[in-house]
Amino acid sequence: MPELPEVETTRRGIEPHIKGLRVEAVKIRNSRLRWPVPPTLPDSLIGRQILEVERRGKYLLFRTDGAETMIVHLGMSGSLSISKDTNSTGAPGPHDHLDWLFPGGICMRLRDPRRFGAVLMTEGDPLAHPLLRHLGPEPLESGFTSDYLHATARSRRVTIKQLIMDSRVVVGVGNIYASEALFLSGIRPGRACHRVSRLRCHVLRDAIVHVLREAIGQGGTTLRDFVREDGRPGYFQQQLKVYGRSGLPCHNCGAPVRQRRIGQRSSFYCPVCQR
DNA sequence: CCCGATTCCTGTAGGC
DNA sequence: TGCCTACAGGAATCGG
Repeated sequence: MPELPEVETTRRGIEPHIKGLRVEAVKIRNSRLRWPVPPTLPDSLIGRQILEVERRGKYLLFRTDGAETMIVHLGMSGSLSISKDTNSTGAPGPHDHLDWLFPGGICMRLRDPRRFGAVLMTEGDPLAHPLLRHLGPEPLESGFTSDYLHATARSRRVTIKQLIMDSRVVVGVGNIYASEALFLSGIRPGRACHRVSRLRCHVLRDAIVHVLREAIGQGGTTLRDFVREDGRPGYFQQQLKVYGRSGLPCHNCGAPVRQRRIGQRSSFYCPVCQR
């Protein structure tokens, strides 16, 4: 389930391999992702140079030397891989939907079993694209302050977990890191967000930043599908305190971790440490 | 605008 | 062993 740390790990893994290279070919084996892959994608990309791979929230932005930018979203089971020559590029599996080919046999491949991902092209400022224009601040940049989080929390009527998973409030926090950050903050996921105090919003902001930074440092979390560009998994799953630990003892107090559905998503918390 | 429910998809796990 | 169902979830979209 790629959240910000997994997408950032992917960005860091991919960029050095393709930066400055020109796209030689694009193979679309299956265009049926979250939205159809535009049939014009190869025409838009072939001959273009990849200048930069950037990230905005959970979106990867491939800047080119043309007017268009490629947007890639990994959905919940997507991963990008790089192989360095034609020999090492294995035969595509049933979920390997797209290949981008570069000089010297370098191949970037999108695998996405559940096909919730997306590959799109946009002209001009990619941040103005309808999918990106309403995104909230980056959690690891200066706009994500505790005052901002507190003000936002006071103006809304959802649970605190739903709030921090709302990409209009802050980007990149999915189900795993929301559960983890709330545990680190001692806040119950089901608490009404407008009832979370200024102080606790401050603690929560710091916890979100901390857990995302730590996870990036570990190459992200691999529970099922996520792998890095070279096929290695992330290691942050070993640090998870509550996510997926229903019934197991809390690392702080030993009480059994509880699982409950909040807003159509399973949430994990310690009934003793989180209030 | 805000919010809850529904929707897309497929691999996996659990029950019988 | 095999069949069936529930579940996993990012986030757009719809209906109230």
